[in-house]
Amino acid sequence: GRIGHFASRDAMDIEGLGPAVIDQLVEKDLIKDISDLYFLKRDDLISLERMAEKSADNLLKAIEESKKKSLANLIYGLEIRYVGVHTSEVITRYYPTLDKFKKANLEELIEINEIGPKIAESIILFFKEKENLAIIERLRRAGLNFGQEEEIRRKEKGTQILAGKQFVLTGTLKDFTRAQAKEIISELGGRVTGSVSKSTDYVVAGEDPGSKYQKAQKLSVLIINEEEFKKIAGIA
DNA sequence: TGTCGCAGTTAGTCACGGAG
DNA sequence: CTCCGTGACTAACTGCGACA
Repeated sequence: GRIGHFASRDAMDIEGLGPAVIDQLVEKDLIKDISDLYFLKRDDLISLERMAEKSADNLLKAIEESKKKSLANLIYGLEIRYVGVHTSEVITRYYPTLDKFKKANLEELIEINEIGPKIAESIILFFKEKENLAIIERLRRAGLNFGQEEEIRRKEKGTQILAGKQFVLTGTLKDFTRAQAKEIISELGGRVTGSVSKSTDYVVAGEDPGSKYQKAQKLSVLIINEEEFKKIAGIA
């Protein structure tokens, strides 16, 4: 389970490493934890069911590519309880390298906005486990991106016309995927959340909206369609 | 070349942590 | 205490590649 999470799109995004492949690798004792992935041999992979040269090469390439993933992706991939995609990103804002994050103490972590005692404790616990530390060292040897001292600041592109605005997406959009819409909004300074509340500014409703649509009506939150969204975002 | 199964993708739902 | 949003889980759908 942990390996699958590590390989998932929001973490290290290793294409071709799904449940069936992982099951086989574990059963054949080729991998025990996430770090073993980086020491797999081509022949090991070819020996698996439904896996010939083409797939093996694709998988090896995907594993190799994953080494370059950002520190936030890696932290999320480690699967620390209560630390998901968003919290991982928050963490890298305060700790530009994995080694700094590893040394964080409880008081310091609680100070961070969006991290409370539960999450802080879970992080401390994670780095206390010898097994986790050993995995991290193996990942370091494999050459993964552990972050850089100087935080790379994201360039502010253009005007932040959606600064402070909160969006919720529901239904299927025609011209974007959820991820694209989310990126557009955050580049313009807005924020996308998963649930509708009083503080939501816009609910963007696409095809087949879900329960969020009803909730928005109940809370009298402004519901807009895809066209209106494009106007607000300044897309022709 | 067709079939089948795996993996990727997207979205919905809800419990629970954080904050005030 | 209440409210909000994140994290975690699930389901449905789609496309690709192995295999024969």
